[in-house]
Amino acid sequence: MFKAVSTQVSFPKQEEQILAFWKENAIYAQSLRQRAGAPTFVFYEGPPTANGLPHPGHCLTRAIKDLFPRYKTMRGYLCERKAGWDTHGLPVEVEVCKQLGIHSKEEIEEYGIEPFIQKCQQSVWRYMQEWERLTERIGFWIDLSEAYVTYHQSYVESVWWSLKKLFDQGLLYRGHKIVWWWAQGGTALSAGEVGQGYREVADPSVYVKFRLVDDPNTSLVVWTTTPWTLPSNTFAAVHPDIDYAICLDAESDERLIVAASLADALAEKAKRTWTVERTLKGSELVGQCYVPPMDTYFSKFEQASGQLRDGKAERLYWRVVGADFVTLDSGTGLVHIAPAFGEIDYELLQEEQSRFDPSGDKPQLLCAVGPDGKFTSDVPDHQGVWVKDADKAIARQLKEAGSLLLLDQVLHDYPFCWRADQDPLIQYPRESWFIRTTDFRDAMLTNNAQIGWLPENIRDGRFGNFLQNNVDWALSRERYWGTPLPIWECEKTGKREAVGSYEEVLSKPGVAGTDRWDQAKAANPELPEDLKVHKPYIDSVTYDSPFAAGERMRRVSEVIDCWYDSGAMPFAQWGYPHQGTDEFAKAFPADFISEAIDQTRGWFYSQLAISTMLFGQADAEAKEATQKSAKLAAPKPTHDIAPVAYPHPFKNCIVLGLMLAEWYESKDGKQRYLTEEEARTALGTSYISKTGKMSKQLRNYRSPQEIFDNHGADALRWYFFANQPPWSSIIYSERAIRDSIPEFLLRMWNVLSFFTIYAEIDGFAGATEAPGQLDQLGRDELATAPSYSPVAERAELDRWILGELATTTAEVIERMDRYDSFGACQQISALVDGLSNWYVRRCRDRYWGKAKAAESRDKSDAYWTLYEVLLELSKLVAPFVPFVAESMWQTLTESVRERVRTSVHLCDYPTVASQRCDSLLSERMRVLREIASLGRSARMDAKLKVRQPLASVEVSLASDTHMAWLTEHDQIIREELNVKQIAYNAGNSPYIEYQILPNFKLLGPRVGKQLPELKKQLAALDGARLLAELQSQGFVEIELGEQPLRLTGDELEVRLKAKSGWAAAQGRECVVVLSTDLTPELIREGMARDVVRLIQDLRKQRDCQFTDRIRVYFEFDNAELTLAIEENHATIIGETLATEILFSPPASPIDTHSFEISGQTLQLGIEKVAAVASSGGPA
RNA sequence: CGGCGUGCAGCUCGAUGGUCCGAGCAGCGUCCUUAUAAGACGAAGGUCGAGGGUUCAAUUCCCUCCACGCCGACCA
Repeated sequence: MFKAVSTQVSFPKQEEQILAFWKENAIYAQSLRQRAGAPTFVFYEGPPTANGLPHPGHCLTRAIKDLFPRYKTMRGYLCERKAGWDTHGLPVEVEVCKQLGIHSKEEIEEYGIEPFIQKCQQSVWRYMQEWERLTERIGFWIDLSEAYVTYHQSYVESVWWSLKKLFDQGLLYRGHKIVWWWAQGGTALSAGEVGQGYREVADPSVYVKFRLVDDPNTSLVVWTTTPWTLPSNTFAAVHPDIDYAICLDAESDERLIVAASLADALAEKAKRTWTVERTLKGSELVGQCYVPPMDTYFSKFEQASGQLRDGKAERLYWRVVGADFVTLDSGTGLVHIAPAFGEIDYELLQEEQSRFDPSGDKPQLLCAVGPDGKFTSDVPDHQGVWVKDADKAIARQLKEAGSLLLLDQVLHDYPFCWRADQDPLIQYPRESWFIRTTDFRDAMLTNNAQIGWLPENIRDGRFGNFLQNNVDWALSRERYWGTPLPIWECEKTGKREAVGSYEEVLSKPGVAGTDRWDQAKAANPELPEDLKVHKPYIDSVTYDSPFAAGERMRRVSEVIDCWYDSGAMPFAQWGYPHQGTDEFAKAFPADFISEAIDQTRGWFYSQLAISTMLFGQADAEAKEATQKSAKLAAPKPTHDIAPVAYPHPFKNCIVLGLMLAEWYESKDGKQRYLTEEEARTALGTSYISKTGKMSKQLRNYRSPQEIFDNHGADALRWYFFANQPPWSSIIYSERAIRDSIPEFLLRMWNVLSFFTIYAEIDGFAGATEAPGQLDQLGRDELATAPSYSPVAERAELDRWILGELATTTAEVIERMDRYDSFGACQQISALVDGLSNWYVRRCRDRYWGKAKAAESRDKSDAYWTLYEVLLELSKLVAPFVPFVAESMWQTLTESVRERVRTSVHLCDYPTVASQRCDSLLSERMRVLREIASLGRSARMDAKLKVRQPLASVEVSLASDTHMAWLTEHDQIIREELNVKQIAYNAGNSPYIEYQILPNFKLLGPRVGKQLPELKKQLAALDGARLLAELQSQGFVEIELGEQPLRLTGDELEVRLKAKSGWAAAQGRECVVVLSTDLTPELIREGMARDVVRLIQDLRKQRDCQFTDRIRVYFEFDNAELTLAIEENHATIIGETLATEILFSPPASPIDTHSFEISGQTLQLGIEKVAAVASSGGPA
């Protein structure tokens, strides 16, 4: 028994109810419990940063993360989904600073680290709740109550364990890193922050002479826009392969060395006349010593030299060195190297250092600037001056010393602090902790090679590339809210050790300082225990040094990069190895993860790096390769963890594209609107549509909540899944989301609605007939119902749609198993289209038959078929659109609620009823649909509307393969095209021209260059004759060049073309020709159908129920029309549920309407007849 | 500057090297309709980013270039 559901459906409202239903019945928990003991499908949630509100892009991530676990669960796997939150990091600190109205580290320290990190922890919680709301609303099933949280003690201790392991293997070391440094604030800025602060400014552009030691009349010419770095000059770099010119300056009689190709331009710029005396390769300059333009360190280290690895002596500083990065794009082809103030410069220094004997002297970092951005006492002339302020004075000094060739100005982009936009940033060396990831580069590449990336190009493209260029991971941050680096340092000796847990620290001899936490906790019992492993509490904990008697071990002050936190998630989410050993063993590696492409260098990398370093590899070869490439032999690794086979930590990864915003703005860009309607209302036609990055500042996107409220989560999900492959960028367009609803969701819903409307009217019993437990109401259960007839005995259309269902199911499974959600959606869409626009459309009459379903086998079959398709469909779409799928299931199983599973999400995914797949039937139906389509097209051409019956059509087919079948099944076509008779032929029709084309694919390799000629010949020959020949003897012979060429049917393609002058339409395989002769009888029949149509319209206007009876009144004066109505009286009253037709005005005043049929005006009125006992089904 | 990706109808996309560049949406016209916010049919809309090459045949493969996007580097 079914209750009709309306076509007027509010998906958002329905979704809210379903959310409540899921919650009340703990469906998600049940879906997991059901799979206890089943093979697992491991999913990792990449922890969203709980800082800031979720935006539409996050909806996509959450949707796709939901899709595959749901699918796999239905497919029989146990897929636990543990939520997680990334809670540490600078953005959180900034957010809190904003709240407190402070900026710098000094201010934070003034405020107090203790209350500061407490605020950080609270801030994170506030956003988490917003995220949880979004997560639930979009239908993302994940266990939020057991979420891992990166600031939790157990998590922090897992991270500590891993860092200790790396430290003990010598993989964690302290070194310099050149960072973008905000000197006034005393902090480094992340790349993202630096990117925000670029601004075009004018800086000095100086060309400086470096005199050669051997020949003081000859100078290298270098260029710089940062004169303040010159006091720290260490080297001059040239490209070994570039040509350099030694130029004689006519005026000063000195020699200058610049890149040969730049000499003329430079001379002109300096307004000098240079004569090139000689050119030489950069490599010939390498090793030349020069006098730096400013004597900061020169007099001190002029003589300093060291021993190279090969035993030779080499001057430490102020040499020409070769470097590949030198270009001719700007400057002079010679580069001033100040390793303290440039990353590349620093790398060059490191390279130089590695040339020297490790035990002896080597060049050191020369840095004349303090962390405050001011010159140190190394530069007495400018001591205490902010470097950017010293540029002018330095230029003057250079000029006085005769070292300045040219002073100019240059406009370029330079980064400023995004929080204090008057403060330029400088590159500055900071001490930092590093992980020696470069030792694992090859291992990471080997591991990466086995990950299933979607799209595939990520593996060798963006991600592989990034791994190739791996540099050691700069791990530490000089901040407050983060996982503290678990390294304690001896105050006396500076020796260090790492600890792997809080307990381990407590077990150290002479431990002290834990009272700091105890006091804080006593003062504020609300403080979460987790904070005790954070700054500042952990900093107070000290213990006796094992390295020097009587000394204390104190923690280093840094916290770590929060990317390390997230990358440690595979084990840290369980607190491994301090706890959760079993859980970790079961859930490593992940089968599936997905994030947007911005995570390439983020979570994808941090996970792979940490996992590769900690859990090694099974592949011995890769290991060897890694060790070979290792720059420094690490101490023996401790093998307390069994190596894990590649790939890990994730096997498959869908890399999502970025989501773009769409908005409209005025031509001057000042006014911005989120919808076109708004823009049009405000601006008329003078607006432009824009797409681009979503931006908080521009406010160019709307909140996801609006979409949920207006269109629902399913609409959004389906739009994401079905409109493009997940890795291409998606425009978040409200209009596009709205437009995609009728195409699929609504279409499917309308089929459901259609089914329930008639099933209710007809009293179709459905599953209630079946005895006992019905479980998932699959085909086996349905088959136990007495009126369920074997599929093989049902009507062609029934077998067709069930075949399509089976084929689609197979296709969807095949695609989903390949993580091709887009392809799966296309299959589902095509099925729903066929269901709605062909199956239901062609079957409507069967549901309207007079007999009750129980009395008519055909009608009953029609119901059973549609019922079964809808049930299976609800399961098929369940992972994609979980809400509407649930509604469908509930609607379809309402009357057997107690005997089936509570939710569609507790069902198994449909299996393929392969015996129902019928590709031949499918192909035939396709041809049949094409004929129908062509027939309508031909009618259109002939201006014969479909309501006008026609005597006959002739269908010419290119081949007779399906002719017999089509002839047997022409009723569908007759109805569809409203014709009385159909004649099929394949071969000889007076209306058709035959065109024979070569099969290029087959004949290409065979005849090669002669193919165009063959095509020409075939076209010139009589197609009909060739076809006849082909049909009679199986081949045709063509004279091609010298040789006759024998061609078989496979090698030729027959095309049909309607001859002109007929009401015909041609398709690829057939031509449909209409008989346009109309007899008076046919015309009257057409009139009758017009009459039916008019009455039906009126019924609709009067809100008649499908079963209401009516009385019809006509008033007109036309004999032909009268005759038409009389002749077709039975049809008219049957179709319209009329009790009688009266040719007179109604006795009681009812509305009559004026219409026109075939140029005749008539008055028509209808009147509901007092309800008689309903006789059931519609007419 | 480098890496990666994308360029096809107004929009969103698709097309194992094969002769038909296609689908959906939007707009237009006509038709159909007692489930439909639906559907059918049609016309219009494209130098498949540009130029070379390979091939009997290129939107498809290769090269160069251009535009856009992302990521990164650099501005010494």
